[in-house]
Amino acid sequence: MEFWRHGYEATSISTLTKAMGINPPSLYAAFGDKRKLFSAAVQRYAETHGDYGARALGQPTARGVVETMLRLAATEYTAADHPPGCLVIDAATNTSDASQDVAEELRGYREDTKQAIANRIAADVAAGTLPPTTDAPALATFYAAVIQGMSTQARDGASEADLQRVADVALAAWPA
Amino acid sequence: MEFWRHGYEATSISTLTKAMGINPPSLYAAFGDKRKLFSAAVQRYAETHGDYGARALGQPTARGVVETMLRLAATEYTAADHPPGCLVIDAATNTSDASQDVAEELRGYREDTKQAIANRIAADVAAGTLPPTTDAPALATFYAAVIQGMSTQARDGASEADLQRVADVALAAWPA
DNA sequence: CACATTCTCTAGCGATCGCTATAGAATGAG
DNA sequence: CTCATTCTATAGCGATCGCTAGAGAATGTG
Repeated sequence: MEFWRHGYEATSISTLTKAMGINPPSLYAAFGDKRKLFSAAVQRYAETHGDYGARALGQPTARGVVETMLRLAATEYTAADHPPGCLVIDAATNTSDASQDVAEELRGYREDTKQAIANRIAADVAAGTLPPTTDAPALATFYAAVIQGMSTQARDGASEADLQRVADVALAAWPA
Repeated sequence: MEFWRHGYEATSISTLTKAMGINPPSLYAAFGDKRKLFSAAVQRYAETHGDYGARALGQPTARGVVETMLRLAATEYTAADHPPGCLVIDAATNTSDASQDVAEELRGYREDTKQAIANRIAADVAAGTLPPTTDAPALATFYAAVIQGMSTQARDGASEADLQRVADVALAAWPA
């Protein structure tokens, strides 16, 4: 929650221990150091609030995958019981040179998601469900960008209805 | 450049003075403090590399405004002579409670741009150039989100061609 | 050249950072 | 109850943060 709200570097050990109700030695005994704790938090996020990408990939068509991903993101990014937006997208945006590896770790998650979308679109093109002229990487980059922009919008105060309307417009760009 | 690349809090006075080739007292004499220096940097950015929004608003139609904004952003975010992405979108994403006002300052710029887009679309609807069913705020939020997502994509390594293709897809969602 | 004034830079202020040594409390065995 | 062991918490390490006082160099004036 703290990493989610404030990001990696802006979250201090002091605020983390207070939020967890423990003392620094307990934190270090459990996680090793701040860097490893962050990776554990990201992994946990990816398996819970951030699993909408993986869940959407269960849809039978590429179009269903993308639509579901957008819908779930709109709901998730604006849920009231946690910070707005996406931890993977926003938690390591402002990093010093010393924390470049943290930014790189999140970038890996983002690229994996984008690649998964591209693969699903390419599969539907190969299966003949989508026109052969469909540019799978371009579409995947577009929808990845929309989802990332939705995260920024959520952080800036957009409601779920706002984001669902963004999803509506984005889906209008789907190849005929 | 430093604020642009690393964001507000992750940029130290030490790195700033080194980058400027001056010493701390000179910096403080010229700008007051780090907070004011950042505001000056943002204003300067808005008038130079970040003026694509204002420039696009010179287009005669809402559609022209949005297309120009997307095209200029794609070029600007990937230019080789400065950090990728947009300072206004990304330089105050990870902030501690003490720097909430910095995040708020950039949020103001973003909301102003989004509002300007919405106004231009609404004007075209009122003029009959766009269908009366057009949802101006929804379209504006969508294109604002796309531009913000393009910034993230640029930071993640996307080329200008990649971003122009994102713009192509995004423009396909424009109301018929 | 002598002196006053301005500018520049070094050194260091208090505070906080990530992290840990060590003292103290709680727990289990005999 | 006694003692050994484990766990917890406090206090503080060196480093860096944003920021500034005061020493030193440079400049302009007579």
